[in-house]
Amino acid sequence: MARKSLVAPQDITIFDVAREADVSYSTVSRVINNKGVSAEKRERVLRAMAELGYVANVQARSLAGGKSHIIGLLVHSLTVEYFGEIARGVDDALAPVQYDLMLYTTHRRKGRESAYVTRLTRNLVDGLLLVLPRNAEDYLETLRHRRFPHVLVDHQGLGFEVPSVGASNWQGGYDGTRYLIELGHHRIGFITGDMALGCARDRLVGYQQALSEAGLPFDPALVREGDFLQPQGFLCANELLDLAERPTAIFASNDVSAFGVMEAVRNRGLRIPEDVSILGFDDIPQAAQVYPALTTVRQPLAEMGRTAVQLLFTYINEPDAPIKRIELPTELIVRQSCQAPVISSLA
Amino acid sequence: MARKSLVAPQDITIFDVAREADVSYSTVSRVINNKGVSAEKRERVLRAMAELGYVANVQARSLAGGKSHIIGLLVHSLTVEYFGEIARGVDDALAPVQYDLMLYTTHRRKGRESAYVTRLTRNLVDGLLLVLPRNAEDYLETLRHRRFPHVLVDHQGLGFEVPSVGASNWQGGYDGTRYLIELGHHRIGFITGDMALGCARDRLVGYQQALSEAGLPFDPALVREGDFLQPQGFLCANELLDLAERPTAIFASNDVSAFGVMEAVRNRGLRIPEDVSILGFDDIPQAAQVYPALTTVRQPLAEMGRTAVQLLFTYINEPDAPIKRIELPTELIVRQSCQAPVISSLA
DNA sequence: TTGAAAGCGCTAACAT
DNA sequence: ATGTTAGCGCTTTCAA
Repeated sequence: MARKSLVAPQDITIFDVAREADVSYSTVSRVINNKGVSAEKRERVLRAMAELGYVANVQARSLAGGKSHIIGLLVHSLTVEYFGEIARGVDDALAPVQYDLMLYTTHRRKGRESAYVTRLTRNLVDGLLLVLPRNAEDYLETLRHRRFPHVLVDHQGLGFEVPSVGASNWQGGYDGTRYLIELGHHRIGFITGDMALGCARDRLVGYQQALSEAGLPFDPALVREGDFLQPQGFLCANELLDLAERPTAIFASNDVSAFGVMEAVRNRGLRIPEDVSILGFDDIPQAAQVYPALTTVRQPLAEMGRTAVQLLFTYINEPDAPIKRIELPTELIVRQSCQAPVISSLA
Repeated sequence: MARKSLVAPQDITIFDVAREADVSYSTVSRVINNKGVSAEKRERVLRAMAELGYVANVQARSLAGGKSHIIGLLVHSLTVEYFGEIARGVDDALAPVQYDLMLYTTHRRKGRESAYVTRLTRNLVDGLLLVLPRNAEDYLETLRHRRFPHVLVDHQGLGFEVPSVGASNWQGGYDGTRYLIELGHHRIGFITGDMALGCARDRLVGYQQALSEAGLPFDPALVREGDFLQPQGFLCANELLDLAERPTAIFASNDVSAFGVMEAVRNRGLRIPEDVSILGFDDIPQAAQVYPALTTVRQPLAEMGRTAVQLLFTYINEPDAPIKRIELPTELIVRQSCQAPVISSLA
């Protein structure tokens, strides 16, 4: 064998532990797996493990047992704060159960997801978490057909049922808009997200619904199509501010585009929130760090990650558990970027 | 093509491939590992693999061969854009060589790193990448002693040699300051990073050196200690702007704190760059997306990730390769946040 | 409850 | 160049 262990006193296996504890090595395995072992022997084994500094070999366990104790996380980009927050939640949920996280990004090549999925599900991971996936149709069918445990995060509307975790986007759009209305705003600009995504569409509908319930007219000129990115937020805000009758508040479909709005507003010498109120969506960490701190509709991103892990585990343990979609509530986080409109500005 | 997945092509092993191709299964293994095999048999094997939709079992390869084809990435947080960029580079470098990425975050518990490292290096990963590690002393010695392949990213000054990849922080601080001086600025505010980190200290020294070479006095009042975060950038900038003789330019030690500076400047009704020039460091994606686009000293983050992977591979293949530190050049990215000072403001 | 024995799918010596 | 044969470290029958 090639593996020279000149330096490593590392290679302590269950066999060594068994010898030290004076039991058979299957007993050691049973202790590791919490199977029935007499209290006394279990004690001896545990002591031996501690003494020798035994660490299980994940690969071997996986080969023999068929479970890798690893789950895969598929995201298309890591540079978006949004993903980081979700990953944090995932990671939190995995740590206590001694599961490891395999990370896959698919931003490089469109359609790359399919290849990954095949590879991953082959033996590497016990389950797969897909965050805001694109081209999901390509492989979702395969996953489902193979009964491979998987959960989508923040995804909806595929036409068929998919195990997933998301946030109440409609409600968030509705609540945010209502808040602005209650503050006294009548002309509320809205910047959408990438309309190819269900979450973006839902937020817009929530906005429209709140307007309509309040008896406010829906003015299409007040709605601009964004893409969840800052420059587009900046651009859309400028268009909105150029309107003859400009809005007294702007609701952006995510925090990042709200930052673009903040720039646009200040760039014209207008004040936030005195002249224009700004409302975001997501509550990424930076939202609390900008000045003025951004009032926003919070999506419990980390919790979505944690919840997704939990749901995934139910499928891992129970492959035939019914498909379900969990929707976590959004919450309005009031900070400093919104206030009642100043009357004089209403002309 | 392959995968005529009427039924799960699950259990296809090299044994099946061997039978289909009518060769011994070690020949199949050789094809997989690019060992010497006659062109004709290789062809047959390849075809059989495609036909059956063979996918290697990573766990088994790892157990038998001693290599997992996985590398570990240890970061303390994912929510910082900076990490995302590095991870992107790492990922890019790993994809073509068919390596997988195991992600570990250590933000949860201080001192957690040590536990991870033991576990990881036990058999799970072939090498470890540590990004801007804290408490590195605890386990670096272990890694080195065990000759376990590892590379640190963006870390320096531990007192002993460590395999690492970083950027020319001193040079970046120097170049950025020089640029501002050449623009005509004499009073240049500087906001440091977390001074516990070598990179932050180096940037400051570069600033001081450039000042001194230009014959400009070093005024301690112009230097404020930041922490690489936006709120602190905002605060420090306010202090700087409160100075009787306020700076005409502010150099922040990273982009995120530069964003805080931008807020502070605008919040006083001052214009960027007409009244105050602002210079950042890092060039995270958002730097190009803010308004005005941030001029910054670019750290090639993704490339640092890629380079680190390459260095790591040399240690994986050659455990006794000499310890080396690679320093990648920084580069000034001129955008819109700096200009020559307006004479009148110099009084 | 416990031990013995049979693999999990693969790599790498060892032959040929 | 190719086939044969041991294991890698562990989980799981199967007996006892």
